[in-house]
Amino acid sequence: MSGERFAERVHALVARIPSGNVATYGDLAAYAGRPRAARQAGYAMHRCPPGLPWHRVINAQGRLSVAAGSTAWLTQRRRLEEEGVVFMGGRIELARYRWAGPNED
DNA sequence: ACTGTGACACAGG
DNA sequence: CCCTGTGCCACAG
Repeated sequence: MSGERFAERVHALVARIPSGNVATYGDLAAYAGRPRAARQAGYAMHRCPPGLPWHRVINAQGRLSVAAGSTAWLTQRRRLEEEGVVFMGGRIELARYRWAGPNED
């Protein structure tokens, strides 16, 4: 566990986010034991291995952190909406969909 | 070992 | 609402 790479812990956490829920980069960093490494969680997601529900990771403002209009952006938004997540003014209501963490799932 | 980087976060203005 | 500056820190080269 301790020798595990931070990015691997983040990826393992992403795999556990339930459908219909989302987690911010800061949340993932905190759940991974590094509360101030949100930026690094973003780095880890940029290099996200295939097969993970990466679309459930957004920023603290309830917005998607990929380039707006890009195919990735379209895919992320479509997948979230398919899971029941509602966008209002390009944002989602975090308080409503935020994943409570690995100890609550 | 050191440096630049970045799918972040938050406080200001 | 937008934009800017600052703190942050694991990771790649």
